Amino acid sequence: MDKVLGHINCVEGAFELKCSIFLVNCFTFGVQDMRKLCGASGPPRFRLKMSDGQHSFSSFLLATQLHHLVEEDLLVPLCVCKLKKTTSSTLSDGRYGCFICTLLTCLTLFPSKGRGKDFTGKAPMKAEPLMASPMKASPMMTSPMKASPMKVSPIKAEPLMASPMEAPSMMMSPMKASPTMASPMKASCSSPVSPAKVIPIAMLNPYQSKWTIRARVTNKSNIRNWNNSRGEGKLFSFEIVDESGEIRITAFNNEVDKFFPLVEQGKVYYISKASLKPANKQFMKLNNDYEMTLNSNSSIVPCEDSQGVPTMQCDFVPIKDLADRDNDAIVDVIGVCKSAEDVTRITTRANRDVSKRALSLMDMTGKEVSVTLWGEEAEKFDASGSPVVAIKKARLSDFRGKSLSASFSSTIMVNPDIPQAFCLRAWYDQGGYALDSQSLTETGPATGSSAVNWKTFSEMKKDNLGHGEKADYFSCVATVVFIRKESCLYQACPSADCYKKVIDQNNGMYHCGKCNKEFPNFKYRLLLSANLADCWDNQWVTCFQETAEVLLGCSAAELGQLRDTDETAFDEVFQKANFSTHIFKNRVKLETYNVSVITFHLNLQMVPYLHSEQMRQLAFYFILCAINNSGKLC
DNA sequence: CCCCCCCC
Repeated sequence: MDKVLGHINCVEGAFELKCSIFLVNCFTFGVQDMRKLCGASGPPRFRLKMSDGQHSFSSFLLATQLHHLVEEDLLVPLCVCKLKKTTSSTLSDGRYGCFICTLLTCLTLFPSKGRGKDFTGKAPMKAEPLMASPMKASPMMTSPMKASPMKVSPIKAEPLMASPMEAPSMMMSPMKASPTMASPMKASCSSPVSPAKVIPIAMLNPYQSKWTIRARVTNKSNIRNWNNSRGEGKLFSFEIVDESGEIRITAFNNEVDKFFPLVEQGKVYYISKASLKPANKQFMKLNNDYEMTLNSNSSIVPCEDSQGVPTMQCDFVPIKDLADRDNDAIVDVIGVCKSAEDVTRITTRANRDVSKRALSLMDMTGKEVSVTLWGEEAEKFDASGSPVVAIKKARLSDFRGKSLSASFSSTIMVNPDIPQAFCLRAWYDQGGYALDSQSLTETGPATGSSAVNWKTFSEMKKDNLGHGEKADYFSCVATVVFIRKESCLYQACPSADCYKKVIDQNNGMYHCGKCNKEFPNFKYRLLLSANLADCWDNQWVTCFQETAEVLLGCSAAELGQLRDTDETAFDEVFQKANFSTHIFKNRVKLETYNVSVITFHLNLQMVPYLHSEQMRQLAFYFILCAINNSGKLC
C-alpha cells in the first residue's frame, strides 16, 4: 500500500486525523456513509462518515455551499473525495466535529439510483469549481485563445526555427521579447521599396498609416472559403514576427490571389499599407491588440537580408515530461517519427470530412507519444526514413493517457534545420531506434469511447459483457488472488512468429504442427490462468505472454529456466505476484467449448503503473473497499 | 469580411 500511497500525518484543529493517503497537498477520503440531518430550524445538513482506509470518522458536516454536490449526485456514499479544507470544533456533547469547507473532487464510481453518473473520468470535474486547481499550467502553457487560421500548408522541411548559431536562446520565445526593446531595424537592408520608416510590429497602431514593417512569416494558412449571411469569399491568413512582437495578417478575395503565392512560411518581407484593426480577443491567440488586413494598396516585398529578424523558436518539452502536463496544454515537441498510421478520413461531429493520421514520436527520454495530424498535413506526411518531426503549438490531450494533436495553429516541421533535430537524428541512428521505448499514449483495442470503461467484476457479469458477437473491453482494479502455476508454461515452436505448442517426440526433437517441422529446441511461452478479485467478486482470467510477464515480473524464458532448475525460486515468483493489485484492461468474450462448457476469457493488458491522478484515486478507492469489506486494517 | 480546434 505504501508503494502506491504516500504517508502523512495530518493534524488539524483539536483532533488528529491519521491519513495514509496523500494526493497533491490534499487528503483523500472515501465517503462510507452519508445521512441527511434535518434540524429544527435552518436547512438540512449532511453528515458524512469518511474513511481513509486506516481510520474512519463519522462527524464530517458538509458545508452548505457544497450541498449542490449532493444534489448533483456527485457526493454519494462510496465516492472518493479530496478534501481541501476542513475546520474542526468541539460539539455541544463534547465530541469533535469536522466541517468540510472545500472539497476538491468527488469520484463517483457507482452512481446512486436513478441517475446515470458513471465514472467517465470527466464527470468528477464538475465538482471542481470550488477552487482553482493548484496544478494549473502557466498562461503560456494553456493558451485560452481559440482561434487560429486554417493551417494546412504543405509541410515544410525547411522551417523558420532558430539556426544553430542561435540555439542558446532556444528556451526564449521571440514572442516574449520586450516590445520596448525593439532595436532599430537594419536600414542597410537593401529595400526595393518603401521609403517609409521601418518600424517594429509592437509600434503599429490604427492611427498611423505610413509605416513599413520587416518581419518573418511564422505560420501560413491555406486558402479557405466562407459562406455566411454576410456574404461569401475566400481568405488566408499568416502570422509574422519581428524582434518586437507578432501580429496576424489576413487577406481576402483579390488579395488572396495577389499574395498567397508570394508569402512563404519562414521568409522575411517588408510589409506596408495594410489596414489595422483591433483584434477580436475572442479568437486572438497572438500577443497583439491589433490585427492586420491586406487591402488593394498593401505591399509585401521579400527581404533577402533577414538578419536580426527572429526565427520561430521552440521550447521543446521532453516527451517524458508531457506525462505531467495538464490536459489542453499547448506544447512544442520534437521527436523521431517511429511509426505512422495510414491516413484515414473521418467525419467530425460538425459533419465535416477531414483526413487524419497519427504518428508516434520518440525522443531521447525513451518515451513515445502519439500526435495526430489533420487535413493536408495528414495526407502529405511521409514517415519513411523515420524523419525528425518538430511541432510548435501542439495541443496535449488526455485521450488514451496522453496524446497530442496538431491543431490549426500548429506548425509542423519535418527534419527541421535545427540542432535538436540533428542531435535526435544522430541519437536515433546510433542506437536510439533499438530502445525499448514506452508510449505515453495507450494503444490496443478501442473501447468505443474516449472514456475508460470502468467496471467491477460484478458489473461485468450484470451487464453481460462478452455475450455479444464482438468482444467487450473494460478496465478494473483488481488483486491477484490465485495463479495456476502448474500449467502456466508451455513449450512453443522456436520459430520467430510461431507460438504453436510443440509435441515432445521424446527423442530430443520437438514437432510443430503448424510449421510441420521438427526442432531440436523450443521456446517457453506463458499462458497464465489467474483469479483476480475486486471487492465484490472474482474472476478467472487468461493472461497471454506479455501480460503474464508483467504480472510475474519475469520473462517466460526465465520462468521456464527456474522451473527446470530451482523449484523454490520458481514458487517465489508466484508468491510475489500473489495479492498484488493492478489496473487491468480486459477483453472479455464468451467462448463455448464442446458445445456446453462456457468460459469467460479475459485477456488482460495490465497497466503496471498508475499514470494519472484519477487512476491513483481509483486504485485507492478499490483498496479502500477491499479493506472495508475484509474488516482488516492495514 | 474569417474565427474550423476535428477522430478514435
